[in-house]
Amino acid sequence: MEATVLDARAQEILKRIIASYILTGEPVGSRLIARMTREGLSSASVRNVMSDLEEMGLLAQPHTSAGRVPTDKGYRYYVDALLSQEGIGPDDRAFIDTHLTRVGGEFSEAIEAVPKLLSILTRQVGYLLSPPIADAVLKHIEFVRLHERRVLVLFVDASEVVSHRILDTEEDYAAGDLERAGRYLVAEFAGLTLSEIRSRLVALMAEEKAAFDRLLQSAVTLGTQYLDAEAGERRMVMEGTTNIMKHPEFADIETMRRLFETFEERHRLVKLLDRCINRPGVRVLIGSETADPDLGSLSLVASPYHLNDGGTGWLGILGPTRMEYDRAVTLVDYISRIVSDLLTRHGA
Amino acid sequence: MEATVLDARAQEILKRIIASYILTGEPVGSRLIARMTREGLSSASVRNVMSDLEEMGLLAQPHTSAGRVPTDKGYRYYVDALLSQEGIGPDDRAFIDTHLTRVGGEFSEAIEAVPKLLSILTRQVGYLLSPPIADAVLKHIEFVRLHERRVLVLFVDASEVVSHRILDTEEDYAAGDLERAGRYLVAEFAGLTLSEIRSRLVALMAEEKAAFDRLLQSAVTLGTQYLDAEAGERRMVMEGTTNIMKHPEFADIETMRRLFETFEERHRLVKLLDRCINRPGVRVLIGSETADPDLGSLSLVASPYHLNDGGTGWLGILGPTRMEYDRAVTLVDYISRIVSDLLTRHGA
DNA sequence: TATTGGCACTCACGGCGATTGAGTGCCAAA
DNA sequence: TTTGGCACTCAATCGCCGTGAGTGCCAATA
Repeated sequence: MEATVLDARAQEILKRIIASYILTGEPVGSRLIARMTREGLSSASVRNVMSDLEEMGLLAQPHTSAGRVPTDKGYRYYVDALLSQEGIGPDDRAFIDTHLTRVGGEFSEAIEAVPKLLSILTRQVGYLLSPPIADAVLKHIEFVRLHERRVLVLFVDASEVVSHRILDTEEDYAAGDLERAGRYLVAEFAGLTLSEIRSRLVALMAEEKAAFDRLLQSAVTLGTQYLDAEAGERRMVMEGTTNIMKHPEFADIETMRRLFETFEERHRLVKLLDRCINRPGVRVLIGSETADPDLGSLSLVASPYHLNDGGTGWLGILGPTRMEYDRAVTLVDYISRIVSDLLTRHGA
Repeated sequence: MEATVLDARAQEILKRIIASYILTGEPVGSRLIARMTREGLSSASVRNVMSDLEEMGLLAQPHTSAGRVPTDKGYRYYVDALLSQEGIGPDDRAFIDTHLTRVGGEFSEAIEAVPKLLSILTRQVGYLLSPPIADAVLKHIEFVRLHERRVLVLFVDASEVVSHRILDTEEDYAAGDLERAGRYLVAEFAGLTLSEIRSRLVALMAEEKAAFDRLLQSAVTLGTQYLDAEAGERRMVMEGTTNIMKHPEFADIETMRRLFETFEERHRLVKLLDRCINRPGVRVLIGSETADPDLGSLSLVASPYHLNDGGTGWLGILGPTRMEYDRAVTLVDYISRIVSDLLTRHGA
């Protein structure tokens, strides 16, 4: 891809066009821009520039006699080079702070509250994806006998995220054995991530000793069975999906339906986020850049956040390509910082 | 409300009209019905009957020169008196059986699988509402110290439904105390429902003894704190909400949006179900009968199901008033039986 | 050489009127 | 009581036309 270079005037005009289109949703004509521009340029001059921008693929015309509309590439240039970077406003900041401090450092609260907050502030779809379980650090684990060959596993990670799962076991473990197995795992592995623990357990299974020590054996068997079951689990919470319906560009009911079906299959979104490189700061995927046809003309704004144990999750918003990128980026950035703060400070 | 009485011919005609309307969604004219009727009635005769039915409030005309459409009252009569009651077909039965036996007696699986199954079979919104926690019977409870003044409560009921919750406590309990408190509660109250336990605990608090026995005191405090927090909790799972969009009667995007917002506030639905009297068999609420304006022209088909411990939940479907009531009722009835079977047999 | 005023051209959109056809209500005859 | 016939209604569809926002291009201008 060749780098697109624009002179100052072209930048100014592109910025105005996109700003206006984001605001109104109407194709933008040359007259409107000509009037807005400070030193009075004529509409004809603006037209020339617009024609150039169209040739570069940054703008498009819905039909011959209409104004111009930004393309995905146009938005991309706008996001990369033209964002105002004004920083968060005091109202938004206050709103976010009060709502998030109320959550405290509780992950189970955050996972509901953050998407809701994002969706209210941006009027788009807000989401939060939990870190992969494999990165969670063991704080507490225990096994409870439900009845013969059914065992409940209770797991707490270093950030006090709690989860449980029922296992159907091969063997019938006694309550006492289960209790000891749990204690053993905590004593031995607390502070390690689940994926680390998993490889240690596999190593232990290979050792001869394990074949004879009953405690060790049951701990290893139960532990690996649990970790295998839980391996790929991640939680994805979305809020405000109905906001999408408010946007006129989705008036067509069939597109809408497919969109909502995509929302229900969360793993699509998860895949998308997994493709994002994990470095701090907000990432923006615009329309076709998502490379998911069913996400159609949606853009994704995403920022990583961190837990105590170094696990990384994602949060952000999802909305039509025509969105207020500056506001979206600012808010997602700020919220991800606050969330990381809250969740790491706690219990540290 | 006076009982509506119809002669055989009127019944026949009403049934055909509704059947046809359910099939096509188009207003039904007299000619069509005249041709379908076995002994060749003329369209004029049918018109006379239709006119009567309209006067009784069972049919309506969208406009003067259109065919007739069933009213809510018309559907009501149809559901009460005219359903075919054919019983479930072998294909559906096989499909349900394979999908539900795979679930086994696991409630946590059922709560996802049943709504999905219902939505696939009926192409409507399928839902399942868990029984009120207050009716759950204690099988196992334990407390885990996370750190100072934060306690994790793990609860398992007689049907092996597991739930957990984090409490911020007034006091800082030692790990050993918590363990003993859990054991005490299980020993003392296993087999009772949570609401029973709650009143016993309240009684205990009043006794003088409680003031001096430390074990008793912490068990009572933690127990009541947990029960208070958990009191009203119920889970409502819905699946296939996008199916609603397929129905032409919801072409208007604004109605649709409000509908989806209602889906997100699940408690509305829960309230509706709570109003249903708990006796076996399927209940049908048609359109305005739901008395919820935002549910607009939706009908609700609901059937109770039962757990081991006598707790009662609800499952069923939600769709436009124009739905195949016979099929819906048959399927919901059958599935609720199977679900009750699976969930009560297990661990009995 | 860059800018601008002018002009012809394009085309989506909204309003209007005519046409169509499915369906009704009513009445008089069977 | 049923039915054939007839006048009437009215939503929906189509084609037509005027309107206006917007463009592209060109020749004049600074």
